[in-house]
Amino acid sequence: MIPNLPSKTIERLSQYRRILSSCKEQGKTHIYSHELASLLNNTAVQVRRDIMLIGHVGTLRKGYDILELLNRIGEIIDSEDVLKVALVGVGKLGEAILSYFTGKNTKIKIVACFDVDPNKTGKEIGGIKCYPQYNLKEITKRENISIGILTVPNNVASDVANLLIEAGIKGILNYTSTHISVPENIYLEKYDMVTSIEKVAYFVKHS
Amino acid sequence: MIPNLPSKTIERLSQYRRILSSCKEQGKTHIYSHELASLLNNTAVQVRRDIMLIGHVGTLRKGYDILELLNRIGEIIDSEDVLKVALVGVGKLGEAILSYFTGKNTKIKIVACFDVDPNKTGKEIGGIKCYPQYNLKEITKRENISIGILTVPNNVASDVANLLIEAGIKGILNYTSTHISVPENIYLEKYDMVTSIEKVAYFVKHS
DNA sequence: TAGATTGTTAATCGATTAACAATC
DNA sequence: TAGATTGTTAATCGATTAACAATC
Repeated sequence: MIPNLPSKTIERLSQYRRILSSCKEQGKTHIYSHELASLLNNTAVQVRRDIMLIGHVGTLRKGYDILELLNRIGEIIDSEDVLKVALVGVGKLGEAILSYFTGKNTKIKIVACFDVDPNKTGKEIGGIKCYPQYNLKEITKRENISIGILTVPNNVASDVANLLIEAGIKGILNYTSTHISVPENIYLEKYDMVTSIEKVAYFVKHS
Repeated sequence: MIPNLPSKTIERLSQYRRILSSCKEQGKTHIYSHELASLLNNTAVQVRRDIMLIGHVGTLRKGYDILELLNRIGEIIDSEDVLKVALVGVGKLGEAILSYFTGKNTKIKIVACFDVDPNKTGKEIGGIKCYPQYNLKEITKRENISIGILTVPNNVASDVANLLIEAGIKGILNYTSTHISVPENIYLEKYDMVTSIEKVAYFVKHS
């Protein structure tokens, strides 16, 4: 049974999982909430609460069983079948994502990338086949891709997003600084690097 | 006078500014809250509230004066002097940031980047001088750099963060998936790409 | 005036933290 | 037992949204 979880808890589960995996590799079998918390700059209470929300229980003496907890987190955030992802726009950021993400999650797989530059299309980039962008809709549909990552230039972001939506995509991760609008059955996540830097600058200035 | 603003408002001010700039370039002189909202996928009320918080006032007939609003936002989020930034780790992500950010904000300037690879050091990358990483502390101090962007491999993230802190940096933007901990007078912002994708995947699965 | 807009307070919603009972 | 831990509710904090007065 999968409970309805707050957005922030989902983010932390993703982080817990990676920490737990590396603990497991170091041979640890159990972990206390305060240990997990200190590896993540958050509090033991929050860790316990998140773990409570996903319905896992620990033991008073030894804390949480790492293997069990990993499995439970997997049940929650992984999909049963592999979720296919397409990345559009193989500039530097696109390439960085392609090479960085590959292999990080066995249930989420970037299966195609697209670009307009004929020097890129036809090759494999970071191990992923690069297709010409005019085939975007066709291939996305055919491959049943459900998530699109947008790393195209700002001025084409909306058009590309619309193509992805027409092709039946269910979620978009938008790295451009263009704001796109999507129908409400489509999940949209945006990240803007310039805003991040400006935010850091603001709080640096005010401290 | 600069009021104390919520973190989310700061993020939106950064976004408003870019939208407003492009409106200005198109020759618009005034904008209504609902127009600004629809360009950003948020609500007119929130726009008005944010603008209220920074102490700007609009007119009932014409909405907000774009130029005035731009100036006011600048007063709030820009620093008086140029804020210097260093980027450490010139991989693909680092390069993407260097070339993308340059010129986006006149008050925040990436003045140096660092890498361990001798093929990169000594050159300019995206217009920014690349120094050998063993000079990190010395140059950061000398140049009075106040923000560090971390795009190094995970395994050296903590060490590099500590060097930056020793060199007197005031804020860190951490793009690695390593969690670093900093003294509380240092502002830390983290972005993790894998978490973002996993989050999109979760909500796609649950819709 | 009627309609569209801004400005602002109060209510609601969501997320974190405090408090503490239960247990080994 | 004393001390350390988990699990959970209630309180608090922060952010968004609803409601509406004021104005052109």
